[in-house]
Amino acid sequence: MKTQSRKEEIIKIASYLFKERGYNAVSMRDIAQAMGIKAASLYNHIKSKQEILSTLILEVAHEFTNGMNTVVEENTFPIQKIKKIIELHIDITVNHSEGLAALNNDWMHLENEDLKAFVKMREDYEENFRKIIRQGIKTGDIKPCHPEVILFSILSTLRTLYLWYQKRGKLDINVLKKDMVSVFLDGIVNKH
Amino acid sequence: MKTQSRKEEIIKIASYLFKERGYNAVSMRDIAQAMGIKAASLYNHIKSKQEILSTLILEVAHEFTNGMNTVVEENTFPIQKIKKIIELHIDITVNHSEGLAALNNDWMHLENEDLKAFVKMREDYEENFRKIIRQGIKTGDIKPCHPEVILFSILSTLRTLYLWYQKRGKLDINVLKKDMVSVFLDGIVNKH
DNA sequence: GTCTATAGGATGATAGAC
DNA sequence: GTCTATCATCCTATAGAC
Repeated sequence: MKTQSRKEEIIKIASYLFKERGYNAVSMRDIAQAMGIKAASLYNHIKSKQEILSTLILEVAHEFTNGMNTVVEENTFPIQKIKKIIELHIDITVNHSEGLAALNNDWMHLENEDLKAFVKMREDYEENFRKIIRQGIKTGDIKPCHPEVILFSILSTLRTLYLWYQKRGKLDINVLKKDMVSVFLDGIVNKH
Repeated sequence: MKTQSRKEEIIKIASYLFKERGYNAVSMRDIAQAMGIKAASLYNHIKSKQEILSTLILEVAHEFTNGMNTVVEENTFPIQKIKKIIELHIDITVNHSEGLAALNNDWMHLENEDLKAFVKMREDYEENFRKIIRQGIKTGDIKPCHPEVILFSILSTLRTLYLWYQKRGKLDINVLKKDMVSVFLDGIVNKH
């Protein structure tokens, strides 16, 4: 974090504004003003507004892809893999929170190859997750619900974690991991 | 559905476009073109683009508020109330799916009184939900996790339900309700 | 690396004819 | 109710001076 290039600074400030208002509602003038310079000056460091968006999103998307690949390759049981995926999301939320809003809400404003690459990565990610759940149902470790209900219950929660992690920033990461794993694995009903 | 005013038609088409691209990426010209007329003609039926957004969002927001008030007033146990909330979200997702994308992603583009009204409704909704969870933990019906983890796990999933309900539209509503309640109350682990 | 000036186009909205 | 014409403003991006 010591030497932060001007480009990285632009992307960081842009990510904050994108999170608050969305990609299309933030102008190059807004980004420039937040940095104390004029819009035209931004173009000395970046090629286009698009470049900011794609850098931001694809960086985080690769984190997810790499993390999922590690989980898939592990020689563990499905339930253990799901625990690892929950922890992966929590770690990325804590360490790369800037890009998560754009990744969730503004990915459709990516263009051409970047859009295609992102959609592919997201589909592969979901498919890997789905296979783990199906495997767990097959072995009897996971209860025989509709796999899509399980997939989207967990994924929806993990994807929007960034929204409330900042609000309740005090929450200890390890408590969060423990409680979230507990809620999804065993539910919220108290077993006396 | 028989007599659909021109205004309702505009809002319906706009809601579809907003869902695909977001409020700011959809122009009045886009909406007009989708209806086969010119942008200027839209203003014979609506006051502004803002009016489309606020009509769309506040209508659904009131559905949630009314539904939650009904649940709160019922004389039932916390677990039963949570079941009812899950069913409320599923019913609104099925019956008012048009406005849910805007409500989730474009509410911040509401202005002045409409923005204030929406934020108030959302805060009240979450606070009612939070109270039910706290009550359940107090009575021992719900396990002593951090209440915020439970609140957001359930709410995140319910709020993004509209995204995949359309994708896997074949899914029977009653199966969906049953499986979703089952996942949240008892978790995904199979109890042999 | 930042500035001013500006090109070139899109945007929300209005006026007034039909 | 719809149209054409248009306004005033905003947008991304570039050229060229300093």
